[in-house]
Amino acid sequence: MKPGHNKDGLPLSRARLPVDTTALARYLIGKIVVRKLPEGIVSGRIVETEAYIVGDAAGHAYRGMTPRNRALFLERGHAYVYLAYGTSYMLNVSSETAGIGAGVLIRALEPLEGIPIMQHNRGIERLRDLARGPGKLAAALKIDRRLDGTDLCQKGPLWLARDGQKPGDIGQGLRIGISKDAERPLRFFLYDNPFVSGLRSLNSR
DNA sequence: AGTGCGATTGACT
DNA sequence: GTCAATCGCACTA
Repeated sequence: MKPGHNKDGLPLSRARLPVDTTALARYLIGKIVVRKLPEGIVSGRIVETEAYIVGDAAGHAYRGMTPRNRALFLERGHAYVYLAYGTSYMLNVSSETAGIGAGVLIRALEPLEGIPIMQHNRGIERLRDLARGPGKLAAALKIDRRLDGTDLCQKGPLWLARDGQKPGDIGQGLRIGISKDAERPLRFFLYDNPFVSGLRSLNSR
């Protein structure tokens, strides 16, 4: 447990969450994801996000509401969890107002609490690799479709909390692993943070 | 009812 | 660096 972060783990206030998807993606950098498991509390600082905005051809809500993506249409601050490539779960935070389908993908965490639990869930030891990537962080926190639709603004199995310390410089760049609308700079990350996934070149502050 | 495809990862050359 | 695994789901018919 590092000094300076929110030991109470009080949930973020929904009223304070930016409604706009891109603004929310930036806002969530430096915040804490808290997961309550039978074995104990697991948490990590968000160091990388991606915005999937309204009208975004790369977004799952692009063609309207379906059984899979309905949580994207919830009021901002709810979890949208889906299975990618049949192998990895992805954690997103719904954005905008109820009925608007958009969200923010959480791509990487800096592990804070419950590191031994994460190491067990991931089957590896190395701190840097525990939650460096969207599928990895979901595995480390035991997140799956059962958490789809969870209110992240109240304590429960999964929620978002504030960090005591100010985040460092935030970089912005291209989203990873998409083919449509790939030219938009909708990825945000903490500069000089070793827990960020992917390449940092061709990005700007 | 059948088909194609990922907002990835880990193993391997 | 390359590449297969794996499956729920959206799309076509």
